[in-house]
Parts: sequence; C-alpha cells; structure tokens
Amino acid sequence: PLTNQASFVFNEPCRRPVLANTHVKEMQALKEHLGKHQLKLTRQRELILNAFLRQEHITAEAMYHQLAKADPHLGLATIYRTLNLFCDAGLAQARHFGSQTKYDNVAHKGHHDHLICTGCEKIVEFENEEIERLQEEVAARNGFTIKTHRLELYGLCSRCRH
Amino acid sequence: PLTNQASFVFNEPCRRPVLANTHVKEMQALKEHLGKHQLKLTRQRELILNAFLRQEHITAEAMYHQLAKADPHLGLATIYRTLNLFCDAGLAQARHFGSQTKYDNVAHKGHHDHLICTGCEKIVEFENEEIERLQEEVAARNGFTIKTHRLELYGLCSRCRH
DNA sequence: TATCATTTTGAGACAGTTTATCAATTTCAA
DNA sequence: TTGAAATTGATAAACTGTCTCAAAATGATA
Repeated sequence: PLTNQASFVFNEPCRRPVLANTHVKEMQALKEHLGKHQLKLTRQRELILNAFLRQEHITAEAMYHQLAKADPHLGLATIYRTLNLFCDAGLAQARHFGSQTKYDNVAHKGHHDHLICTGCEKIVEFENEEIERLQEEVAARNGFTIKTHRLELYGLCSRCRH
Repeated sequence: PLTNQASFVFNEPCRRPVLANTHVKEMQALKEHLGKHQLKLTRQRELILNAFLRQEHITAEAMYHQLAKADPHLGLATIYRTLNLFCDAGLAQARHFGSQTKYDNVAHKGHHDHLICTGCEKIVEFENEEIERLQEEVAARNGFTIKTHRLELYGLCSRCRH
C-alpha cells in the first residue's frame, strides 16, 4: 500500500543528503577547510552552504527566516557559526552595515567592489582596473604583497539624493 | 585667608569655560549649527569637542574612558548624543568598523585607507589622491554621491613574507 | 541680575545583534 | 558498531547604541 510506505518515509529523521549539491567547487573548498581543522561536515552546514551560494549577500537573520521552511529547528546560532565558518574557509566575507552584518558570497564574483547607498541600502558592484593597479602600487611602495582587498564607497544614489 | 578662598572656589559648580579652546574654527562651526537648530552650547559639548578634535578617529566607548578623568560623571549616552551631533554639524563622520562605530575627525580627512598585514596585524595608513579621484569617477558614473569610503588592502608585509 | 521656557544631562532601562554555554545529538575514524 | 570529539538547538549573556525621565543647565528676555 503506497500510503503506508509514504507515511513511513516521511516520518524518518531527515538525514543527509537533503539537497543535490549544485556547487561542487565550493563544497570541495569547504571540505578541504574542514579536513584541515578537524571539523565535521554536517547536514546543517550543507544546507546553509547551498542556500548561501544562491545569494549574492545575506544577513544571518534573513537566512534564518529563509531556511525556516526547509528546517524549522535550525537555530540562529548555528547560522551565525556557519557563516563565520564560511568566512574562515574563504567562501564568504563579512561586511558590517549599519547595525547588521552582511555575508557576501565571494565565489559569486571575482574582483568586486561595492557602491553602497546609505539611504536605501542598494548595492552596486563595480570593478576598476586602474584602481586595482594603484592599489598594487601603494602596496609595493610599502613593501606589502596584497592577498585580498576591500573597497566600499558609501553615499546616496540618485533617487535617494532627492 | 587663602585656604578658605581656595576651598570656596573649588567647591563651586564646575561651569564653562573649562578648557581653553584651541580649535576656534571647529568651535565656530559647531556654534553655527547649534544656533540654526535651537540647540544649546553646554560644558559637556565643549569638553567633548576639544577631546574629539585631538584625535583622528575614536569610538564613543574610548572617549568615555578617556574623559572619565576630566569629568567622572560624564555619561556614555551624552558622548553618543554629542558625537552624533558632531556628525550632523559636519565635524565628524561615523564609520562602522567591526562591530563598533568610529567617529572620524573630518578635519584630518584623507587618512582613511589602510594596508593591513595578515601576519603581524601591522596597519599602515596611506592616502592616494589618484585612487580617490577614480572612486569619485566610478560613483558619478553610477549616479552616486560619495559621503565616505573604506579601502583596506590585506596582505603580508616584507618581514612576514619571509 | 533674576526669571523661566526650553534644552540637556546622567543614570539606567531597553532594544537589536552576535556570541557563549551546555546537555543532547551527530559525525567519522578505527 | 563503537566511542571520542565535534556540533547542534535553545537560551542566557554580552555588546553596542538608543530611549526615558526627573533634575539641572542654558540663554533669551525682562
């Protein structure tokens, strides 16, 4: 009887893997980081990684609400812990905006700098070769070798200026 | 009798002016803002302004501790209120750095960029007119008016590279 | 200089965001 | 399969910054 079988399957504890992993490269990077630091791959970490990689940037709170459907028992603390883990693993970058922290998807873009409207919080990404070159120049002049950088311009977009 | 007079003076309520004002221009700008908005000049506002102008940037908390000697009863809320007032008056600029807000002395503007060594955490401040100009260019191209910016270059200094 | 409406202050309560705690659960190497 | 070690969820606690409100200070006016 189909209904009985369906019922049985439905009541089983929800174990890995829950979702097809469409982000093989990032998953690999995460596993590598976990392996190096004696950390473990959990159902939650996979779930959060997949959700995170679908976004360009997101707050922990927003992700908490978004994932409530997929797993109502997923704790907010776990989201924070996991997003910070992604930062350690180089998959995410934390950006403080107002009183909240936004986690940027690093994979989603190469060299990405931000124009941020302090009125409506709109974010425009841009890239400027000349600026990058000048950054290298400044670093070299000070004996530094740049590994990463962060450039954020804060101001008002044309709509919010009026 | 000198001692009695000294004692008398000492016990008087501590009224303005407490400090010689070595920042006439900024003081004038503050007074102008106060006048325009029906606000009043207080001993605390003068005290905080003088302390603030001696720094390049500072947090409210740091200023609270720093001013505890000058006035042990100066409240933290007053510091926050006053630093925000300075922002309104155009004397300061708030920047979110980590989980805290730093208030920049606008008069010292230009020293906002950092070279940060991820090895020894050394921080080198730098300024580059050309980069600033290009930033303005990028912003204008996107219809933005820049109010502030943040540029951080992460890498290894010459010593840590070896 | 005294008066007094208005603004400001200080102290602590409060709110929003993030981290710490800890018993129970899960992972993963053996 | 087992068990040491890591992780989780729930919630307490910490942290930064704002709000409240009675008391005090300011400054315009008389």
